[in-house]
Amino acid sequence: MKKAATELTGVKEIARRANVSIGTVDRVIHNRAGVSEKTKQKVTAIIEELNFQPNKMASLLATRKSMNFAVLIPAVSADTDYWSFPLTGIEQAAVETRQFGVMVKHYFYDLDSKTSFNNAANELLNDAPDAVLLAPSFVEESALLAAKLDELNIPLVFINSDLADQNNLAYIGPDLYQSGRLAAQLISLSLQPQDDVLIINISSDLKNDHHLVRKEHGFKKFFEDAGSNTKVSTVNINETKLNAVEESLLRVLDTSPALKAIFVTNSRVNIVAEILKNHNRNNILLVGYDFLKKNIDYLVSQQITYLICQRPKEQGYLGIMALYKHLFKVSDVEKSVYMPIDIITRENYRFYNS
Amino acid sequence: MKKAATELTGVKEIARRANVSIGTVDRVIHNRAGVSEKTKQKVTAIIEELNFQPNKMASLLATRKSMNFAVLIPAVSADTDYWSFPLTGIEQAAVETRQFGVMVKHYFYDLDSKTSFNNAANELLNDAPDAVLLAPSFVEESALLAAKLDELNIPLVFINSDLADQNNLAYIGPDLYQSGRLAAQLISLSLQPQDDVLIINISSDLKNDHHLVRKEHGFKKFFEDAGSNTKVSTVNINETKLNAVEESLLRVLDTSPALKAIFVTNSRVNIVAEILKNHNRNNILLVGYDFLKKNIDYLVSQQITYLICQRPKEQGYLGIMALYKHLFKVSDVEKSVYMPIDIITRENYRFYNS
DNA sequence: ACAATTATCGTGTACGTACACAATTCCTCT
DNA sequence: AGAGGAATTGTGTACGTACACGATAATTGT
Repeated sequence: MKKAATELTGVKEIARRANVSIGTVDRVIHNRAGVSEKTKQKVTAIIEELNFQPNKMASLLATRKSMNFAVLIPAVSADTDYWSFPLTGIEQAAVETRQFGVMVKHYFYDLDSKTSFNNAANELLNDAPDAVLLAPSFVEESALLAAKLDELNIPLVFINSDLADQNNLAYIGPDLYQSGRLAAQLISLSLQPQDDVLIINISSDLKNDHHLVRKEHGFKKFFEDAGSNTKVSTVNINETKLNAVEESLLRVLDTSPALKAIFVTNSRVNIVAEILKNHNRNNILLVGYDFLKKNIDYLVSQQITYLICQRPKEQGYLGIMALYKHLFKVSDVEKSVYMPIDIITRENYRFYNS
Repeated sequence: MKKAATELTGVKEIARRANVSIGTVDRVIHNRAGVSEKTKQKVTAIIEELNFQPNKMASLLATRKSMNFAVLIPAVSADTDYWSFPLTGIEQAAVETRQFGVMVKHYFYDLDSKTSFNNAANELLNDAPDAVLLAPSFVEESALLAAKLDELNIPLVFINSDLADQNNLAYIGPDLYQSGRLAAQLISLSLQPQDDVLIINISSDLKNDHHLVRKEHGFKKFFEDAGSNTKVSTVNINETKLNAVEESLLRVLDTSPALKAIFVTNSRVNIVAEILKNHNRNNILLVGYDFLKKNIDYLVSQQITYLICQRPKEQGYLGIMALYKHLFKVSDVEKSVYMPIDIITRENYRFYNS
């Protein structure tokens, strides 16, 4: 480690070469007004020549800007700890950006209550943050919020699911259709010609759960494209309690002797796993979503074969980082960032996090 | 965006509260000599109380340290562009750390030539870098280099493969054994009881290629643990040309009517794919390694079913970052970081990079 | 008790950039 | 030509920390 050579660089050197003051150089760099065209040209030329990159640290230090980011996502519920993962990523990003003056404030809503969403959204608007990270679970309510933020010129990033036609800065999350296709491929690789397949949607409000529908669509399309004759049926269960699911499921199981594989379109796959286990149905290939404790347990016990996972932690992390990069002009931000679609099995789950 | 509130924080505030000068506070923070025990206690207490975190930017700015990092990895060969991925990650990290005064210099060696490794290593030592990132392909030569660096107190990070008993800062790379197990699981999920499986090691120097052996070991162990009766045989091919591989492979194929799946223990799986394609053997499940152009092509054409991949880009990125964090005391560095073991198929490869 | 040390502490300047304000130049118009 | 005003440019201070150096206080020795 050594001291940096007293490099001939920086605004000072540029000023020297251009025979102007550093104040003028500064004006050119931020193209603020008050510089004659001639000197502007001269300074710009030297900046180009030297390939000058402003020292971010000094710059940040001098401006000591401070930003408030607002994060509006579902609360971690007893039901599922899915949202703890994005939260972890968000907190990690918060730590890393804290020294640059970013303060992250959380607002939580209940996934079963649009009212709670609206309340949280209002509170958020009231605080007038500089940027917003949003998981738009409720389509209309979220669109309303997005419109207001757009009006206020507050940059907005979506995570976990997208909202069409919004004037948002970026979307970071999964491609749901494709993850359905992947599930279908994985299942098809274990299928014999005579086997049947079942899709299970478990949601108390399926109409609004565009998530599940998109995955189901991708799943079916795969078999279609493959020209397969496999019988793929769907069952919708609009209650999330074990008993309710059990009742519906058993009815299907009893009438489907050739059932070989089940695709559960969300993280509630552990409910299905438990039911299959209780009824000793170990010969069914079970595929579902998300790296949750309960799911991993069934992965280990081989009740679940594949979990599909879309890096929830990274979604939160990248969401905050996108806002940071945008507001601090670190770099441009991509409009859509689709997460890799990870396949988790009993043999690789241990290395998944880090 | 607003100015930071004139927060009561920073060395100045600490100094005020402790009734000392900021010079003294500075001495306590870096526990340099010249502070009485009493005031040291007092200042430390206040630092704790305020949960003071020094402003990294200001600190870096004031010290304006400059570091030279050396990277010693295989050159990207015509044979395989695998090493272009770690390189990309390294370059990305270089960009991000450049503003903190990190200069990354590359040294490349030829995977077929120990001499080239030694030459590059000598050149590197001659440049006396502040830190080294090394892909230790040649075990003994690398150990020698590691020892010298240790003596010079230059921190060293391994990527891609580990070297036992070295006094290195960290290892960042795959768990090879486990990736072999995963390949076995994937294959087993498509296997009928009567099917046979083949492992192919393609390497001109298998004795030294501990990589492949570890993967093979994991693969076999999986079937063993599962109590499977599947016949798993191995063929070693010590030439990497298509013709040579073809000859060996065809001999096996002819005598193995029940062969259902092949596991190629490295990225040369595309050679096998080509041969299978040329001989119209489309009913064989083929599993191999690495996200290379050639491999992806065969993944798309369904000659290859699964590719296992260990985030080579991240390995490079994290390697540089580990050195950066260590030398700039950003945070502690984990001794071993095992990459997630990713499964790539025709249905998710498009989202793998980003 | 006083000087000579040594231990402890405070001050000033620097890092590279941002920005407010002061200073200078350049026009315009009478 | 000179005043007035706008356009352009220069200067000084600040950001929070590091560190060299000078200043002060405590200790020792005579």
